[in-house]
Amino acid sequence: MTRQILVTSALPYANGAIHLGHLVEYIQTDIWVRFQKMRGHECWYVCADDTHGTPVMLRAEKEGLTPEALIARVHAEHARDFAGFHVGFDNYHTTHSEETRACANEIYARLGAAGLIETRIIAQYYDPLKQMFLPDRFIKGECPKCGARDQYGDNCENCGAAYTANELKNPYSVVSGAKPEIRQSEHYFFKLSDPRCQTFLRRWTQGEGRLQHEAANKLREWLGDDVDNRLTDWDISRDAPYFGFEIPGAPGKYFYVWLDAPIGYMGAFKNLCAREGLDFDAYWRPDSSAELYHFIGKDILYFHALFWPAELEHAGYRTPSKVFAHGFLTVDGAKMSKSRGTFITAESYLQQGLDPEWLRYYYAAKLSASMEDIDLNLDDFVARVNSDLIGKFVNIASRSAGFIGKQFGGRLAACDESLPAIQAIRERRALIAEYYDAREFSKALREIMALTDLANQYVDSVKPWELARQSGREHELQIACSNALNLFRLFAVLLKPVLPALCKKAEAFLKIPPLNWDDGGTLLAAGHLIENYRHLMTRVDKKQIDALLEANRESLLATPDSAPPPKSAAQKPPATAGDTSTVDSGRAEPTLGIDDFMRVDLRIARITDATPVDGADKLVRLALDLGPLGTRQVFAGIKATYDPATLVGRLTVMVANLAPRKMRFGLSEGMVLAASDPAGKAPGIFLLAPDDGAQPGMRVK
RNA sequence: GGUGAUGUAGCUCAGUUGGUUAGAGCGAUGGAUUCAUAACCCAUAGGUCGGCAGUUCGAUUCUGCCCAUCACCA
Repeated sequence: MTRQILVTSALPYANGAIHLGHLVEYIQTDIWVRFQKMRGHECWYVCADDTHGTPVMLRAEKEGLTPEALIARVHAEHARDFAGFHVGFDNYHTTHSEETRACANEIYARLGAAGLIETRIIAQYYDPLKQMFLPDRFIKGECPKCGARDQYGDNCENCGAAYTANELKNPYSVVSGAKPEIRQSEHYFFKLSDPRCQTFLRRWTQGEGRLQHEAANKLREWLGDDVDNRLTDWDISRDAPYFGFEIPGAPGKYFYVWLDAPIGYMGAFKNLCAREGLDFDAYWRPDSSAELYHFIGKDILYFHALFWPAELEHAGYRTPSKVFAHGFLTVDGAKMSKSRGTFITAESYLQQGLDPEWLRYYYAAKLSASMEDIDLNLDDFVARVNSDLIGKFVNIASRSAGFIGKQFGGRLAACDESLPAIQAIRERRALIAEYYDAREFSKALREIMALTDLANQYVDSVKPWELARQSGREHELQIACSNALNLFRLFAVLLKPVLPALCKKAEAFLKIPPLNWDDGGTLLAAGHLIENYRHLMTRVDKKQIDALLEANRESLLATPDSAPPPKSAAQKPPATAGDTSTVDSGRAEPTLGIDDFMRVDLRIARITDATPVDGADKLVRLALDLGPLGTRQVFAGIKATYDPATLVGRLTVMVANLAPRKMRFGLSEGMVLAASDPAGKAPGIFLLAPDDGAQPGMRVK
């Protein structure tokens, strides 16, 4: 039965280049879509640039462009990069489209009619010079804890403290440098806390097969127990000036970018429907029999498994059939790093002349249905691509085609169907298809590569090069090589979702129409004519990888201005859609000098209260008196060794300037010092205590 | 600290519903071969299956604790 399937990948933000981290998702989705299409299903793959929000607005201004001009340029860049990696969208649209606007308005209106939209006045920083409200990431100031300058409004990069923008000392606007002021503004909220949303989401997120197990667990954590109501209402509006869609009936108010981003899936599809004559409603009405799948990074699960289905459900649309979340990409076991050159853009990869299908193959060889991170190990990449693609797959054609061309005018003999390798492929085809369908690409490729070994062993066993030297054995030679080329064709069928361009070349070489999955059950007829063989794929040279890293290595002295603006927790949380990698600065760990040590503010503290913490096995909540420095609350993992009651009154040592940390049970404002066996062999944990005479608040050094 | 996940050969990963000698590919070593952009074929070496304890006749597989790494804590 032909299935109707609509597939999406997360929308990349129109404010930065596509890099290897993004590509994990688009390649994963593309392989899956190509597989479904090869199976004969009606499968549509849509995506779009995510174009709205403050970062795009400000970036355009900085470049002296209109936002429309900026997003048009970025759209072209993104489309070029995706095409370069053979990501075959049926439509690559933009959220800044009339289709998306219409869908957003419709959803908003229906949610309003359902009583799920409400307004509320909130206080927010405002830039008086620029005359705009500022997201947290556009405010900088001195860290309230350690005093470090030029820290963002949400957390300190120096000491790691988390705080709200209001706590920053001497705040200033990143946009204008002006001192921001607090202003009130009316915002629109989607009432996620409404019991209808809670009830629906509890049911929906635990639906069989809807989410991966890990994801379902995570959602259960976010939703809390049945009696809890952990979901809070979602602020879906932003004030002008803002690049986005103005909210109908609310002049000066715009939809928050994260509201219209997923709606962009609908908009992109609606646009495709107009072009292809498809019935939009057949895919989106509540009782639709079509399937809807979203491929996303695990970082945006919150939006796709909570906000989005709740919106759709209560606006009278169908909800996603399944959401497929994948992990992040690391390169050589570490976060992508600009200083190491492992922050590799799609563009530079292609410009350096690397074959996009090497990466497609490598990712496929690593991808599974789980949310686990995958590692691009560069040495492994070279070894695997060369060994599997050239040494095993391409080699089958390469080592047999010459004989057919030279000695038989390109004409094949009948293939021997009883060949063990062909039998093995026939037996395994269904299993390999299951693996593709279940997104277990690594398992599929493992099976396929084991089969290519059989093919090479076959060629080795019949020794065509010896047959070629013996007159009278021409027919045997022709059969042997025809068998090998038939095997090659069958592998092309199996690998085509992963390697569309290589397989297209193989089709041209074999002079056959585009392969579909069912072609794996047939063989080329006797007398079939093929083209002369020209090599299909070259090997990766490690030097190319080195050059690629060099091209992407960014000097530490490079001005941060030239880097794309940071992903904004407030503006576009928790990360740009589809940006499924993380980046670190690559800074080396500095050695510890006396100055560094002196930054640790150790103080004598008197424990004035100690109580066990409900719900934590090891934690004790301590109230500490620091004399002139006041009192602190600290959570310490010492319950196994100390009865809280015996701690009250005694003196100990604490780190007084440790960044406060918000825990589930409250704020922990420091750390008490205690000794324990680092190997964990000797039991116990031992609080430090000063000699007699020490007073609370005394500095320890 | 809580929650979730991960930890198996030099590298990348399978696997074990608990049961005799734990697997693959790559890499290494040796051999064979020369059709194939030195690819391919055969063979060998390499692992106390993160650590400790428990359950069991038997645990890498189950349970608990610990360690390390990662993510999330709205």
